[in-house]
Amino acid sequence: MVRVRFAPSPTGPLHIGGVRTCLYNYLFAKKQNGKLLLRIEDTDQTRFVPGAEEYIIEAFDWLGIQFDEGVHVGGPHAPYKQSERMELYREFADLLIRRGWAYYAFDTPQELEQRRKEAEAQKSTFQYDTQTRGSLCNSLTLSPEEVEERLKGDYVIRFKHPENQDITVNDLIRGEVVINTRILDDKVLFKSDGLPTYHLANIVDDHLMEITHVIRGEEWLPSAPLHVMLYRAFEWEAPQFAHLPLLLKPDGNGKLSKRDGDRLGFPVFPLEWKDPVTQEISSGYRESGYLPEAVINMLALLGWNPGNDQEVMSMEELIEQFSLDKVSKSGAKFDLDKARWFNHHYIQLCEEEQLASPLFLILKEKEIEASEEQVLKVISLVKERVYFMTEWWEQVHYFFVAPTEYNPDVIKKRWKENTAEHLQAIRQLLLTATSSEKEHLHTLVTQYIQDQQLNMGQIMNCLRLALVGDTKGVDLFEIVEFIGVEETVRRIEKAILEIAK
RNA sequence: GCCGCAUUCGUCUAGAGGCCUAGGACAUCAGGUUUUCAUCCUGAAGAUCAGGGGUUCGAAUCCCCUAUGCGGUACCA
Repeated sequence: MVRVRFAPSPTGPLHIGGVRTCLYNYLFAKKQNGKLLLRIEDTDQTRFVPGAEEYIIEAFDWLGIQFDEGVHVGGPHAPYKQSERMELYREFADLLIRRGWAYYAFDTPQELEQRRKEAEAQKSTFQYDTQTRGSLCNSLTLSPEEVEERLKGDYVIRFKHPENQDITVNDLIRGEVVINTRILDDKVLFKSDGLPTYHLANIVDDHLMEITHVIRGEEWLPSAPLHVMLYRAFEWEAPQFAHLPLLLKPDGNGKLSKRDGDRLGFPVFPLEWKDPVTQEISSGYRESGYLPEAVINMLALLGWNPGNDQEVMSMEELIEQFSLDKVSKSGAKFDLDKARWFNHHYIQLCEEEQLASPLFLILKEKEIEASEEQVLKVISLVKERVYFMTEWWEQVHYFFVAPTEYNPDVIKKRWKENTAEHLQAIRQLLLTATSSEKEHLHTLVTQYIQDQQLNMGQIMNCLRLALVGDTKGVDLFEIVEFIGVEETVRRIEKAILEIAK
């Protein structure tokens, strides 16, 4: 049985790269009929941010990624939050000490910092490792009595790498990665504050929770050898590893960061986030008008493809097609245009009813009365020109309110001496209309244009300017039919008056 | 600095030694549809496969070197 996990730290809003990592875990699990768990890794109390955990849960809920076990849904391996599992980790650290795979270290952070500075001054680097630990202050160099005494104060527990040993990490995406223990440092497993570090807690929990595949970001690849050693030290079977390529910023290289989003005008987070300390707001995909299906599809294809030309895929299709060996090895630049295209595409796939609620909300806000039938009609008319769910009002406003200003460029270009005269005539003509059907009205107006031997575009554009305020929008007679002859006449009168000024 | 990973059109990518005069999508440009703006349709342009050496009858695909980019190098995750 495949069991995978997504294990974020609640240090702020979930980055879109993290969302993709979780998506791949989800697709992999579903494809294999396995389970996906959500575990919160909050072993660093100094970085805890209130609301972050709730944010993560809400984000995946919006995106349609369900967990089989986790902080919010429970499960046989509860608790799923590391801060609630604290007493557990100490015994595993002790086990490693007993087995000679770890040792106590008493060097203070200041002392270590000093060593680093000295090394830097000599253009070299300091690392707590197989070569230096013999000259440092730890249970390997101190007498048992001294160790006993020092254990009463602050200390950490460090992993004891074997000397000069090649460690092979078998990565499902990258193949074999070999690293020698000589260049690895003796990582702290247990901090002086009595809490485990990521490395210890992560391995212990993955084992206890019976994780079979660890699918995580590439930034973890350098510490994968340590994790492999940890499994060996515990004499546990290690899970399979797969390190995903990074999500890069659209311009230049480098990891996509929050700043890039702000700078280039696209969200880096699934949901809007307000920093509890600075009150600073970061935009989210949901609030920016993206459909969750579009975000999922776009994200899935950033670093993975089904091996054919298919690009539009539902969650079900993604699950069906997903496999880790189709994941690419190099980082993918985020492409705003492609994201926009996906969103437009998914909006077209929606029924009018599914798109209506944001428009209802806006109309209510503006205190405009409109029936459901009217709203659905308008949506069906403008749908194909909408790219984001935030654009409804700018696409439909002229169905509900008369223009208050008229595009000066259009006036300059189209509004001639006799335009007012002709519009007056058309106004009169419309008043004689026997039906408010668009075909009938259309015939009336085109008939007039022909009779007067006028230029079609000339009159139509001015009429549009009067009704919409610009040369934009759907079929003119759809608009006339919707707002009615009475309102059309009113807008013509208003336009003639205003533009004459 | 050291260690690791990567490198095919502007971008995401297809490609598993001959199917590659390198395919698709987004973006771009040009036409078409339309009373406007969009949508939509058609087409074009766009990559000497980072560079250099090998291996081979044959290499984008295998090996080596170099360059560049990225990641890591915390009592963060």
